[in-house]
Amino acid sequence: MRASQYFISTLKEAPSDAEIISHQLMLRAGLIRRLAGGIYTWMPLGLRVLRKVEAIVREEMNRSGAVELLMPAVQPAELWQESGRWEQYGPELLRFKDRHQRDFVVGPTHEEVITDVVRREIKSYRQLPRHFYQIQTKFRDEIRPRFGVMRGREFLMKDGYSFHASFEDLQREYTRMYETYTRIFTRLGLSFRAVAADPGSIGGTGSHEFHVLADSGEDAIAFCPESDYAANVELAEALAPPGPRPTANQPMKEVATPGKIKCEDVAAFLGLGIEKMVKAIAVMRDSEAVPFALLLLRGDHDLNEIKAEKIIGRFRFAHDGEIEQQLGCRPGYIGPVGTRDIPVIADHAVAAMSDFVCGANKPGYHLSGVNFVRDLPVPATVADIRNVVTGDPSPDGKGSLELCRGIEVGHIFQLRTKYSEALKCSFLNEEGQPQTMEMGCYGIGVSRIVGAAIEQGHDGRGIVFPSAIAPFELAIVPVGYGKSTFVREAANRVYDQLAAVGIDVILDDRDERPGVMFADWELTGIPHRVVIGERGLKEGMAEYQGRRDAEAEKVPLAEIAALVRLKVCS
RNA sequence: CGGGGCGUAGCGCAGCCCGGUAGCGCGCUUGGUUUGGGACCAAGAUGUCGGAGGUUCGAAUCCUCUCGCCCCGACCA
Repeated sequence: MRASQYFISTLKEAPSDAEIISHQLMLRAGLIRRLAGGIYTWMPLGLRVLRKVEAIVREEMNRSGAVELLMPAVQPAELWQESGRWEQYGPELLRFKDRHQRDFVVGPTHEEVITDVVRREIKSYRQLPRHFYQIQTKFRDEIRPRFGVMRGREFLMKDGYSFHASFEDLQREYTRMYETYTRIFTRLGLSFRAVAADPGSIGGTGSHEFHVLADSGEDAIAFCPESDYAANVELAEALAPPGPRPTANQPMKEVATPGKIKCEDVAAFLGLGIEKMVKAIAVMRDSEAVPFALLLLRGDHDLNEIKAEKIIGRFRFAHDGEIEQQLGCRPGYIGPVGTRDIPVIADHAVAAMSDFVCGANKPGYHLSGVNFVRDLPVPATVADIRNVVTGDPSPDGKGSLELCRGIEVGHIFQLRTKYSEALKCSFLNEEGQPQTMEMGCYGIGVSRIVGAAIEQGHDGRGIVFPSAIAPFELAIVPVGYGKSTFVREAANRVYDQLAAVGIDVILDDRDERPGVMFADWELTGIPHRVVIGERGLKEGMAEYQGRRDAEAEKVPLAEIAALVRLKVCS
């Protein structure tokens, strides 16, 4: 490729609405351009990256025996009504009517469609197992699209669905996909981690997420350095503290804590550690006749809403008015003492506390030296409702947990029969009896990977792409291409040599100053660069520099092609 | 959807308080000089000041309403 015939459109300054580094760099490097909130055009250079990611995903999926197809982006509402998700999915599902007033959706995922395909096509256990996948544009009307391509509304996704005659066979395929995904992300050149995950709204039993490790990631991951335990914090279990509750040493007394609302402030004001505080969170439960309830957490712990939902069902946080009506007190000073029949759900850590501090249900006052049994009943429900924190014991009993952040780029689920049952997707087993198929589902966020790779690979000069997905592997930068025949001929020769052996090379034959060319190829993250100028040519030399290298190295012109081949392949 | 902020040239911004000819840097065009790290000089072009209404002799500026975007809280690849 010659740069003069290609389209390079870089920006010196990033648009001010780009918040994270990958978004800024993608805009500056001319990889994407925004059309509407969460909707982007993939510019030529960006498309090359996207296609490379796609190709690796496709290759590995095929290698693992999955079969590619392409399903419609637009789907009739009937299928969604049949699975029940027409009601469940909410406003994230983009719905519209056609000219006949029939309801349709723009597919955010394709469980319904693939299950429909399979129930029509597959009748016998002899035709199973089967794994179909597609790489397709999806649409989810995200509440708050942000971070460019990382949380867009329109995005490119690989989604695969497997169908099995037995759960054992589903587990076999699940393991195979786990390995396939590991291979894919390794080939992409990303630093990643597979973690146990919450199956969430898609439903089913087992589930793993694949996260690209990056500080800007939206997910928190708990992992144990001493073992291979790793889980999304949403799921990671906080073990109950061992041993009996310490005995009460202090009398309960009311202390004035004017203006101290947050646990940290109260702790500091009283000169106590924050782990002696108990915070009460007032919630309204959807399912209960008496919706109001209090959740108790240790001061230094955070509520895990997913865990809490599993214990008490769907809920929302109570409004200030509701809290005041129930407890006669503003939030900030609420607590579990003297609340009579208000249901109290305590985290394990709270149940193990003694001589603690909590709100007095009286504005401006807290209670100290509070103890269960003596001052308030032991909560009826004690459960794991908090996020794990650094230093918590690992649930597998081997050492303690650490936390890091990740960008979810892949997710595999054992769906079991959630959709096959709803859509009556069955087959005849060996006994000739109808049986519901077991299903697995496997997603990879293709477009998100591009953003994630940049989050992980960048420096002051721009993007540092892994070789496997860089828009070009090599940029040849001739200094004086238009002026010097020597330079032009040498550059053309090197270009021809490398292009002939299949290296993805761009020759910068634009009439630009060297600084502009250097800056462009650094910004766009091209991993290898060869500079050919009259100065070096006089000594028969060219220059090679890797994107991560601090300095260029001089290489005899005759050897440059061989060196580049070596570098590109390593 | 709730809370906060911002919409002025392709991009980054000033001007708004205190109404009176719409500006700066980058980019773009033309010419010249340059040519190993985002050049310099000269001459240019580019704006429904997000939109609609109102107040006013006069609105980018004040008022009302709208739309869009960004940030903070409930979703997911």
